[in-house]
Amino acid sequence: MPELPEVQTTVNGINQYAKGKTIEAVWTDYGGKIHVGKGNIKDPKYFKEFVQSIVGKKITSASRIGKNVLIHLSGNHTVLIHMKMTGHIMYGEYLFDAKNKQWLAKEDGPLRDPFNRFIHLVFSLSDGKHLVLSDMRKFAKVTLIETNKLSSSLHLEKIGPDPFDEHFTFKLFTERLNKKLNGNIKTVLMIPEIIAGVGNIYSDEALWLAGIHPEQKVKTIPPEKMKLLYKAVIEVLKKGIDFGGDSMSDYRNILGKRGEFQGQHNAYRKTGSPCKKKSCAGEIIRKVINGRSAHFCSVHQQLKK
DNA sequence: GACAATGTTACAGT
DNA sequence: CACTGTAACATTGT
Repeated sequence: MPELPEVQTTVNGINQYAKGKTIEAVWTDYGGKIHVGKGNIKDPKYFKEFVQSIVGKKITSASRIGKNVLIHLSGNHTVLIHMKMTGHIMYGEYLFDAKNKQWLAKEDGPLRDPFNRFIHLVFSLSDGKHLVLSDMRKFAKVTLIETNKLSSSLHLEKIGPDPFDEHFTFKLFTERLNKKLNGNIKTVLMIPEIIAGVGNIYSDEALWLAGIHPEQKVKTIPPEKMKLLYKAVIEVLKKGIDFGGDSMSDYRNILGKRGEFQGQHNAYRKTGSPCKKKSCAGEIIRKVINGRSAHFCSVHQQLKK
């Protein structure tokens, strides 16, 4: 899924609706993409072992590291789900439509949303409901890890600090960014090994707020600007969570409903719009930077020196 | 048909 | 070995 606020919204939903329930059955059409986390990611063990390990286990809680959803189960098991571009987790009553080989929401309502039809993983829960993963592009990663070995697991050992970690100070922020002194600031902000959780939407929004050009080299950003950026990153991520995530594309919350942050964008996909910064005469322009689109103001986000 | 799409990572090249 | 840029993953919407 999308970025940190969307993942946090989903984790909150799992804790609210699925916590305390037991997993009774698992269905998937991912095949070999589901693996257990003991070995190398290239050497997956398949679905059978995954199912054997988690059926009968209780969901004790959910948490998040970067954009990884962690569903903790009894018996020292944690299911790690990284939803990549188009995944989202939902909770509700579903039925398998054998004719179309598709899972469908039992009742009309938000779960019947066309964006919710690409369901590739289903956990049947003890309350008769299902926890499902919709994943249009099938990029998602699903892995089983022993809970007490989470931080040293292959999937999380290299991940950078999370902006909502208590240790995420301004000092740490600059230390991390300074590992890529010659990089474009927007690109560096989005590297998971540098900082976890910031993607294309929130990097555009944070840079707009801080007034920094996305191609500004990290080493050329003065400390006072870095401080503005540090605050901006935390502020836009918080705002994203407050608005229930960003559903400009396919993101839906655990009940299949859209978030509202897409209505708050100042830069992301605002190409051609006048800049909303107070008394700024600029216009939002789009440019591809390191292979991804960046959106920024032509006036208050100029490249310096 | 062309192009773009919220993320990550393997790989080739330097 | 370290760093960097690109392609790839699979599929849909515009």
